Amino acid sequence: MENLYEQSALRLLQAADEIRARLAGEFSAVHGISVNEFFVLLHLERATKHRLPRVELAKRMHISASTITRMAAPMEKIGLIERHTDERDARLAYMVITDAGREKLSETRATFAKQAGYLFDDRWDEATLNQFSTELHRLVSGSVSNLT
Amino acid sequence: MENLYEQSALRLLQAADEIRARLAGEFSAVHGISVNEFFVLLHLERATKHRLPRVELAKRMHISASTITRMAAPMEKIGLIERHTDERDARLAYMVITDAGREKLSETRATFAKQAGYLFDDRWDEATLNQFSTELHRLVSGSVSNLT
DNA sequence: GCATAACGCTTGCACATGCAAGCGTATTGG
DNA sequence: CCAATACGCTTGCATGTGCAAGCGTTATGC
Repeated sequence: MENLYEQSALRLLQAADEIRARLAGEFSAVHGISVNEFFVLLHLERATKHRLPRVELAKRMHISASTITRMAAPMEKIGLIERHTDERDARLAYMVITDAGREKLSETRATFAKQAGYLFDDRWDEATLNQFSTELHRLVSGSVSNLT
Repeated sequence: MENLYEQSALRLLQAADEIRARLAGEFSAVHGISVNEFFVLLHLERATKHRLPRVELAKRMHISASTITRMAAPMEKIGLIERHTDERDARLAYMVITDAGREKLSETRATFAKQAGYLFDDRWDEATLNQFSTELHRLVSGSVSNLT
């Protein structure tokens, strides 16, 4: 590999694919939601007032607005989120996480944490992991999507 | 964030989403291929004899065999890969990268390297980046999918 | 040897997703 | 004010993807 940036980016993508594939399987089997639905809940819980306009959530998740529209329907149906309108601007349709959504998120995060443990083999020492996490943070800190 | 594994995995996924989204846009606009097609070419070029059975490639890319079948058709049509049969085992259908595929891969890797540079802001010092890359390697080294 | 199982690939179906167009609402410029 | 533009959301269409079933080939166990 000639270029160290290239090598690192490649490894980053592969590591992410790996954990995403594992998460998809277990989320679907254990919690009945997709990885993207998990991220919706996570973004909403951490947003100001626990709500976001659809377009803003789309930007943060790097997906299209139409996908957000279509993900929202079933999540509302099973009560994980609600749709709220803005008093000042009738164009805005906020997505708001419900108590049931928080409960689901909490359960799912336990699975997430477990899989993260597997990924890191539960054997990274804290200093190394801290350093690694800090470097990852440097990669995402400039992004609107940063959750951490 | 309570759990450092959890935090790191989250940042990893977000960083990967970010670069994947950028790559998708530029690959499509400049080279006319998808990120997954790029990975197909990369896996094939680095495989023994520059070829892989469909099932093996599917495993390495964390996607299903049916997706590989469907990706192969248009890539054969435009001459990036060829289909070879195995003399001993008629079940196997190798995907083989062609010279045109290598050419396309080479052009696309230049774009990849450029985007990787943006991701790392072209400002990471070599020691830090080396360390970071080594830690990423630790995450993927046990995987069949490792390309680096 | 032959029946059974395992394997590799493809296909039908359902679902997820992006793009572009369309609709209604808010903002801007004169 | 009002026309033109921008914005947020939804929908039709095309495409990408996984799962399960099916087909042909190879391996296994008796």
